[in-house]
Amino acid sequence: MSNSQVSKDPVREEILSKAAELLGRFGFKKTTMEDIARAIGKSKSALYYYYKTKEEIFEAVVAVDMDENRRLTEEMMATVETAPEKFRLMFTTVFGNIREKIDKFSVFRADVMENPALMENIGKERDSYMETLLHDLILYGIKRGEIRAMSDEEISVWTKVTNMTMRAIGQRLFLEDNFAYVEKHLDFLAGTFLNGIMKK
Amino acid sequence: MSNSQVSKDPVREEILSKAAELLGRFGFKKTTMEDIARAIGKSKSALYYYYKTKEEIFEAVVAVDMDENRRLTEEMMATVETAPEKFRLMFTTVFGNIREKIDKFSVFRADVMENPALMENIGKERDSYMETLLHDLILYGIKRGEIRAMSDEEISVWTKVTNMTMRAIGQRLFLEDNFAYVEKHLDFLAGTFLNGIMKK
DNA sequence: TTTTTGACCATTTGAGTAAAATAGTCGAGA
DNA sequence: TCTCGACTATTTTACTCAAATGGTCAAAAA
Repeated sequence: MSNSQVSKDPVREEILSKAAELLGRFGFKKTTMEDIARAIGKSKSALYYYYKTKEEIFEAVVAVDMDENRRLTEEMMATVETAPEKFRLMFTTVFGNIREKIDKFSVFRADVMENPALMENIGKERDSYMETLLHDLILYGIKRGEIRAMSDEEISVWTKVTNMTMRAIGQRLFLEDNFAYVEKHLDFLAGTFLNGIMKK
Repeated sequence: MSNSQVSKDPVREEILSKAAELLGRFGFKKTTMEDIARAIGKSKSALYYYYKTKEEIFEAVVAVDMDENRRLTEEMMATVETAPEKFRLMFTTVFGNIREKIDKFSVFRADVMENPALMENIGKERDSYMETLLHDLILYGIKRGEIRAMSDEEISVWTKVTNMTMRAIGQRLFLEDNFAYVEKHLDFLAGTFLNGIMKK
């Protein structure tokens, strides 16, 4: 689910690979379709055979990164058994990934600032994925008797707010450097978040 | 503490009152110092006798509103005894206030978008106030034996993240209307946040 | 002393213009 | 199925000029 269908098409892969390089270097605005086309030795029009718009290429590039993060996160979560442990690992892994991606995506800051719509689709996609992950995790924990029973609506709200909080923390990690000390306490935070819904 | 010293100066009060009206109607950018000055029957230069910059006037106007919110919040918190009850009331009261202020401040959205620095001072002020409030509340709860003992650093992190989360929720309430249902569950949320640090 | 003012300055903003760049389309053809 | 060059419609850029605006200051008024 939600993989960025790069697979099995060498041209698409080449486009995405070069696009990632150029976008990463010059940002969205300063990278033209011409640039990308030239870089793979094709004409601009050819790109439009594979991708409908420039935004679509951008989103595909980011999706590759997101898939990588997801793989990593789920891989980590699979190494432990209980819901609390999984939650803690998810919490810390997600932020670990963010730290790595800060440099890579700092070029887009200006682009996103003046065109918030750029990240809208990606953001929604990410939200829905994270919420699903959290949702499933809670159900899993309830089934195992580690998390207290909650109504569907409560689960949904907790899920949304927890995701929101993680995003807020992520943004801080992204923007402010003095928030490094939050990083040291991710485990403590995951704990308090989880305690709130643990079985007594 | 942190009152906006409007008191005892009728001219400053008049400036702020008219400025609030104009700023609320036209926003920051479209309200000129001339406009404000004319509205109170003085020359533009006179404003600079009372306030150093246009931003200072803006901040003072917002500060009046913040003071009102603070008074209300602390008033509500004073009506109950225990730390958990105080926290719940703080949580719900703060968001109740936000709901009311949405219309009032929607004019500034464009201004803040293209000039984030406008809200920087105000935001920092607000953060530090909220964090102090939360900090004191935790100490109070620990003293009463309702909240489990925590290190200073843990308290500080919990405080920052809780404030961050409240701000994130507030922003959602501000921007998105479909988040109305979060409002219905504020009490549940306050509960889960608090459970995380309650004494077992 | 405290408050207010108009003249003044330095910068920013707004409207307008023309040329260049760019995203996206299309029919022809490999 | 895939690629291309020519083409179009729209944006962007660089530029100019006049008006507007935030802020200063010395002098006057209260």
